[in-house]
Amino acid sequence: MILSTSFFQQPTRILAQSLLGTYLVHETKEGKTIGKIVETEAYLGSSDPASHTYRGETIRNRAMFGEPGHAYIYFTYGMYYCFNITSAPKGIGEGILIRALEPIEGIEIMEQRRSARSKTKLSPKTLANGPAKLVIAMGITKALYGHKLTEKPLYLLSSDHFSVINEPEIITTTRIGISVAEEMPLRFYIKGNPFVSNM
DNA sequence: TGCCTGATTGCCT
DNA sequence: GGCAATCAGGCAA
Repeated sequence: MILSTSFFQQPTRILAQSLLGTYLVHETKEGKTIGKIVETEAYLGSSDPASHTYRGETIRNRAMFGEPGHAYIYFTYGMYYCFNITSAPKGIGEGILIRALEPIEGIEIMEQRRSARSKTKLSPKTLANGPAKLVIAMGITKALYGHKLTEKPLYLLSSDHFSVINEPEIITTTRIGISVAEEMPLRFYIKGNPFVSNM
């Protein structure tokens, strides 16, 4: 089932965990790619110095202040994009960074997209085990900035679409790659899943 | 395996 | 002008 608007209307920290085990789908002319979300990080608003929204709304972060369940995509380190799902009601700038996917469908397409930009030998494990890697593997571009994630071509499927057994044990840790608010426990991943980053 | 660094551009101070 | 919610490749052990 396609996740609907109400799914995204959960508090950000809860939503970050609810997203684990759901499926991100992108339909392009190259074909359909699907990845299971196995790792997320929550970014809060004015209470979170590590969040892009900490100092208020700007052109760059405006999607985070919009309705929940939309795409917030940002450019970083001069060459990479990262994908977030907006959270919290309109006017509150919160979101969830998708940090890793387990490739499910369209794996050959993902390999083509990734190998075009990396000489390293790719395996299913390294195809989407990082926020910038999964953006490349899924073919997500800046054109999808602000896209409503309950609609094609980019949307989410509930976790029981592929598997009835779904009781992931969730591990909570601190976030990766930030230099402020490093102690906040806002990173979540599925215990033991080999597609999580940094493993 | 693990640490260190260069790449490369746009945003914010 | 500094630095970023990263990644790949190189080198040491």
